[in-house]
Amino acid sequence: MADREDTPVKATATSARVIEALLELESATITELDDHLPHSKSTIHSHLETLEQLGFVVRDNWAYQVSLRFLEIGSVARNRYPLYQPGVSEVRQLATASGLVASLVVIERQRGICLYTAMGKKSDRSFGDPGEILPLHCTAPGKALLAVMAPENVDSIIDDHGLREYTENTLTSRAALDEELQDIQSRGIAFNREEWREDVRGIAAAVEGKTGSPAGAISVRSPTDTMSGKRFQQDIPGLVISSANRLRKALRSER
Amino acid sequence: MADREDTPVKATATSARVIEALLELESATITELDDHLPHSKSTIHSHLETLEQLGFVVRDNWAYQVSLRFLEIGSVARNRYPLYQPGVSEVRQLATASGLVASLVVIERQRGICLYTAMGKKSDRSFGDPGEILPLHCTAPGKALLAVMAPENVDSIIDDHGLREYTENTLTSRAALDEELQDIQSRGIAFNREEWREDVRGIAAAVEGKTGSPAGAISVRSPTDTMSGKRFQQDIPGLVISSANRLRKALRSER
DNA sequence: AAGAAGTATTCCCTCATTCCGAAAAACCCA
DNA sequence: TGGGTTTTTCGGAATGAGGGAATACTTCTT
Repeated sequence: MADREDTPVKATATSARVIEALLELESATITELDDHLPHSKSTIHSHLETLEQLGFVVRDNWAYQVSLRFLEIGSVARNRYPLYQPGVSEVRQLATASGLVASLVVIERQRGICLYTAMGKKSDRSFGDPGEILPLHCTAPGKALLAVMAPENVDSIIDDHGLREYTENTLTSRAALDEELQDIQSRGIAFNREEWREDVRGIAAAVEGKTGSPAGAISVRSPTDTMSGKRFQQDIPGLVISSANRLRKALRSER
Repeated sequence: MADREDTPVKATATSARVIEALLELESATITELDDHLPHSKSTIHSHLETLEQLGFVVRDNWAYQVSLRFLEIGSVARNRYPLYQPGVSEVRQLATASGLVASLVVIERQRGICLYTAMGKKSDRSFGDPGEILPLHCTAPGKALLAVMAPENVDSIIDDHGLREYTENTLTSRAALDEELQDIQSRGIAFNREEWREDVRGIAAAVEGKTGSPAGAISVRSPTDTMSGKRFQQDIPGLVISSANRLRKALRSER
């Protein structure tokens, strides 16, 4: 976003900029896009027509929008993850057992990305849509993933993204984070105490891939009142850990 | 696929071709892509580098793949549909009540596209991933959608896509399809009797949008042995119809 | 340890193409 | 029907996309 891209193929970058603008505006006409983009109307028109022919954009009269083709391709990208198939049933089971919202999170392009979310009985409406991006330093699955990564990779992620403060509980110093990661590493489980959003706590455990880099993390999350005391310290962590163990086993047997 | 596109912006079309090749190959190196595409290695290299910088492609050493960014964008595209949020809870409920696989399907770019799928107790492993494309003329949700569309739109869809024969039960004549659509229209429910896949039956009902064009369809699907007799004729259709009714009501109240 | 084989990346040159501005066409509202 | 708004088309000029060959890099082999 901040970086001025220097891509070899400029026209593709322009098309991408158009798509990005469509995402921000949800739905837009050419003139609206003209205000948000450093290009002439005729240029925008060309790119929109191209993207429409290619199936990435749909138009309803004069309202252009991104198409569900992204969902289709995204689905393929998701199915590539060996963790996905076994992870889904595990997450579902975890959601049922805990009654909370359970998610499967992986790391890609230095970001935590939610692959799947299941909701238990008492979970409120959804957060954590597939594809949603989670910060790594202040969420349970994010920290769980960082804890099993090679230190130099953690370094470059923190260097690139910093430690943005979302709430007063967010760990914003590298030292504090490192200490916490140590703790997570030795205990095999990560906690989030309203470090990202007020009144949301989370618990997560990472599952290692074969390469040494993490394959993903399994997590639950809920408002603070349902996540405190023994439940937060022992019961739910127990469920998460055994889920992660089953997932590890499933991954091993599969390959 | 069949039509040779003549897009105003050629470079974007080239990038799209690269992405499509990556989808087919799951994961590919530049040389592999070179075999599948009518471009030089240096061109492919440029496009991959561009797409990587833009976040649409990730590379692991020399293996390039499409990224989860598509999932992220697809999620936005999906949330745009007013049907989606209320549809999800309805589909879930339907899956639980019927014990079968239930889906929410919309029409976009003349295609049926699955927005969401929930599985009941006795449903086998998944089909109907979000983003998956369904043929319109030989699936329950597809026919339900066609039945509530303006006839001229049905015409152009059939003209463009034909009536491909998937099984011996597929309706391949326009007359037979029209008759069936009439029936669906009057009964408010659509059936699929192994017209797409062997041993898969489906039942669906469409939900109208405000514009006269359909908003989407809600459907269940299962192997033939669990979908026959009174269950297929009455019980399940009843569940589907009342689900659709609740969904209509939810849509109206929302807007 | 060094060469061989395969791969990615860079370089340069040329022609096609992107992009803009302006003009034309389509559309919407009275 | 006509003015204001928006989209679409058009032509020309600068640029950048694309191919081919040379180079750098990895990995495998011997």
